[in-house]
Amino acid sequence: MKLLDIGEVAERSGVAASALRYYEEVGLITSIGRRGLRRQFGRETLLQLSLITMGKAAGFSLREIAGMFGKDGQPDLPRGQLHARADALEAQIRELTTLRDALRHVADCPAPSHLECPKFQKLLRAGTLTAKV
Amino acid sequence: MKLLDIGEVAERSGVAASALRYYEEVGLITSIGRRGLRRQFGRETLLQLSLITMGKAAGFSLREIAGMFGKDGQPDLPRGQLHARADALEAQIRELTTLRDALRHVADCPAPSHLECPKFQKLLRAGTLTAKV
DNA sequence: CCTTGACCTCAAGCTGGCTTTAATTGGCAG
DNA sequence: CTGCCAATTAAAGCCAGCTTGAGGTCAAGG
Repeated sequence: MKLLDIGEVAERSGVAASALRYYEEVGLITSIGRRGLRRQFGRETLLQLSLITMGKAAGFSLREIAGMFGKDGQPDLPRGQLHARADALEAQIRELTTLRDALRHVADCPAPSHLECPKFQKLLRAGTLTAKV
Repeated sequence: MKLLDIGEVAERSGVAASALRYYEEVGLITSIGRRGLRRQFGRETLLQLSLITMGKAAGFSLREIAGMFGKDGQPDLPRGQLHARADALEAQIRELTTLRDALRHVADCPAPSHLECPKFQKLLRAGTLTAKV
C-alpha cells in the first residue's frame, strides 16, 4: 500500500498541512510511520478527511466528529447515539431549509418591510429556534 | 410601541444580555434609545434575533449574517446575491443530508469496516467536498 | 558530496464570538 | 429618601481551530 507524504494528503484532501498536523495532535487522524522525519499517511486517511470535512461543514466540532467516527473512521458510539445525531442533523436541515426559503422570499417579495410581511414572519416562526416575539 | 429592556430581550430571545451588547457593538442590532443608562430595544429586534440565531445555526458568521440582512433586518444585497446565498444554503443542505445518511448507514450497516463498505464510500463521494481519494 | 526543498518541532499569535469581572449608575418600590 | 437590583462600561479572559515563524533535519537529485 502506497503511503502518502503530508503534502500529498494536503493537496488531495484540500486540508492544509498545518491543519493535518493539528488533527493528528488532537487524535483525529493517525500517521502510520515516518520516512526520516516525514509523517506517512495511509490512503484511508483521505476518506477520513472526507468525513471530517463533511462533519465540519455540518457544524460539528472536531471533538464531536472524533466522537462520531473514532480515529479509525469506525463508529465508536452505540447505534442509538448515532441515530440521535442523525435526527439532530435532520433538525438542522429543516432550519437551513427555512432560512433558505426566508432568503428567497426576501429576494423576491416586493413588500417594503420584510419584518412586517406576514409571509416572512410565518417563515421565521417555522424555525424551531424562533423566540417568543 | 412598547420598548424592551435588554433583560427582557435576552429572556424572550434566548440570547444572553452580554451577547446582545456584543451584537450591538458589532452593528448587528441597534437599540433605539436609553432609559437612564439602560438600552431600550424595539420589538423588531426579536425578529432580527430570530434571523441571527437561524443564520448562526446555519453556520454563517455574524459578519455574513449582517451582510445578508442589514442591521435593520432588510436585505442589503441585490436579489442575485440573495439567491446565490440561498443556492449555497441548498448545497449545504445536500451535504448535511449526505452526512445524515452516512450516519444512519454507519448505525445500521453490519459491515466490519465502513471505510471499505462500497455503499458507504458511495455516500461519501456524493458529498461535493470529497477529496480525490 | 552538496544543495535544495519539503518536512519537522515548539511556541506564539490570531480570529471569532462571547463571558467574566470590577467598579459604577440610576430607576423605582417602599 | 433610601436602598436594592438590574443595567452600565472597559478591559481582560477563554475556547476552538488553526496559522505563522524560527530554527532544525534529512532524503534525493545533480
